Amino acid sequence: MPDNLASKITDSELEVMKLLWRAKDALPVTVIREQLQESKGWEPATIKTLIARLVSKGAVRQEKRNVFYYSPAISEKEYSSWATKDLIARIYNGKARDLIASLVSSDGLSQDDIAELRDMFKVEE
Amino acid sequence: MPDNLASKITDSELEVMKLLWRAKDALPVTVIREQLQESKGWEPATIKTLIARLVSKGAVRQEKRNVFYYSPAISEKEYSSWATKDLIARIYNGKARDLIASLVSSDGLSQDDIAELRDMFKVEE
DNA sequence: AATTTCAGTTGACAATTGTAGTCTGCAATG
DNA sequence: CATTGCAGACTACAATTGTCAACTGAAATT
Repeated sequence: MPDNLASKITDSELEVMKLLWRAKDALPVTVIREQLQESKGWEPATIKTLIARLVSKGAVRQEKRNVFYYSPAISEKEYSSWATKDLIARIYNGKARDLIASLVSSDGLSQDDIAELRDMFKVEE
Repeated sequence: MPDNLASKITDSELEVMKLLWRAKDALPVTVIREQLQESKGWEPATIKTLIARLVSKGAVRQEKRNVFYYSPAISEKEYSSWATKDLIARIYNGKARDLIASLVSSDGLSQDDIAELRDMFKVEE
């Protein structure tokens, strides 16, 4: 995990992070609750637990106003790039190109994706 | 997970899978034990538990001889391509190209990797 | 045949995760 | 200002995971 993180973000916690990443500003529990209750069907208690765990893991920051406002302590980019490197380390023996080769050979990429990647690597350098 | 799998392979279990994937043939516990005890420092009991869990998850097959011989029930390719797609679904909103873009922009790829990928996409199609 | 050694099975136990209830005190509202 | 609602803290509890020990019966060794 990004070394600012004590331990890894779990699947449920990730849903909270996604919401916070989408928000431009810090959010109070009220707002987080509304959205996740709606989208995930979670009880308020569940949501509060997840937030608390994220705070204690250092993945979410809280600022005290009338009530706490929560915002991500790590960015989505940081996290996803960490998660990707972690995957590569764990199952592709650290070789990023093997991941891509796997994607290519397992139909993980659409023709569109491939076209775009060809461009990407063309412009690149 | 590959739908032949009941639930996901955990980190420790993955070490066992890797060993089985490397082996061309089915292996008895003796051999598995020797290697993992050596490489991971695990007690025999731990290794036996992991194998048993993998069998019950359907990730490892056993054939009865004098003693059971174990072999992967899912291939490394199947697994890694599933894990990759799962990552893409979970953190890249299902967009494979976003994963690659993230790799590119976060120095996840060496110059060599990039050169190779350029070739890969050139020949491709 | 008696003894030793394990494979295989079962149980165990702490930490983590998914999910949720309860309690307490402040803040908004009537 | 009394009342209510909910944030925040604490507790809970089953399932999963990481590690391992104990037991049992069969195979190998003496």
